[in-house]
Amino acid sequence: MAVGSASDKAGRLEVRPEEHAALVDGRPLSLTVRELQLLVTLWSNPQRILTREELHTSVWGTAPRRDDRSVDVYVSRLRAKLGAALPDQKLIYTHNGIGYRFSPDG
Amino acid sequence: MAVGSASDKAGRLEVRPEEHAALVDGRPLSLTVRELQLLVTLWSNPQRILTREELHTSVWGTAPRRDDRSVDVYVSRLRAKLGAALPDQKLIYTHNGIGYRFSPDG
DNA sequence: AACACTTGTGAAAAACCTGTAAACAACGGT
DNA sequence: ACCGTTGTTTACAGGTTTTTCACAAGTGTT
Repeated sequence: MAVGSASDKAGRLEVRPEEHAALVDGRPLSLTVRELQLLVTLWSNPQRILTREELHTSVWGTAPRRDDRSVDVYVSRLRAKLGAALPDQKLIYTHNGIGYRFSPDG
Repeated sequence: MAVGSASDKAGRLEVRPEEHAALVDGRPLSLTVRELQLLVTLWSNPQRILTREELHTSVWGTAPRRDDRSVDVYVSRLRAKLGAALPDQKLIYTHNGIGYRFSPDG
């Protein structure tokens, strides 16, 4: 009955899209659906700069409307929750004028 | 697996699918068939978030119809009976937008 | 520094989801 | 047929998430 699960680590952070879960040191983060979708998208493209359009399309399924800030708002919330669990690591980098990048390392 | 020999504990709770029984401190809970099926499904996948669809398919044998709330109703009834027998333990956690998770621990 | 532009984030409103009581149906036993 | 039990569906209150907005803070250019 138990379903096999994909799992991968980025340092102490584990993301398991199939299980709708993200863990830090084995303890689950309590993320909302959107927050998790965003994390999964970023985490699936490490080291790569993703534009707001790409992120919005991946998470919301549609292109962002002009002046849409929802990606920024959710990046902010995700950073807050990741920061609470991993105070000393910076995971999401801003690329001004473009978008965001997820890097487990520098 | 031999009939009548499967048994496992989650704290003071024992679930014995083969015997159609769930016990707390050795005393059987009086669960209906549906309630027991739901408990067995959850209990068979500890720590794992099960979607409403997975739960419905496992307990009812079919995919839920749109706007079907039966899983929620039975989770509520199961919680009531488990809560009456184990007032201080939280066993079934809600994952908003996704489903439920059975965790004997946190 | 001043300016224009971009990003960060708290907070309110709107939308959506969950908990649960209650009504109703189906069934078996008496 | 009546009663008690279980299963199904509905309704509504309450809770959570998502969306949107406004302004603060940051960045880059001149």
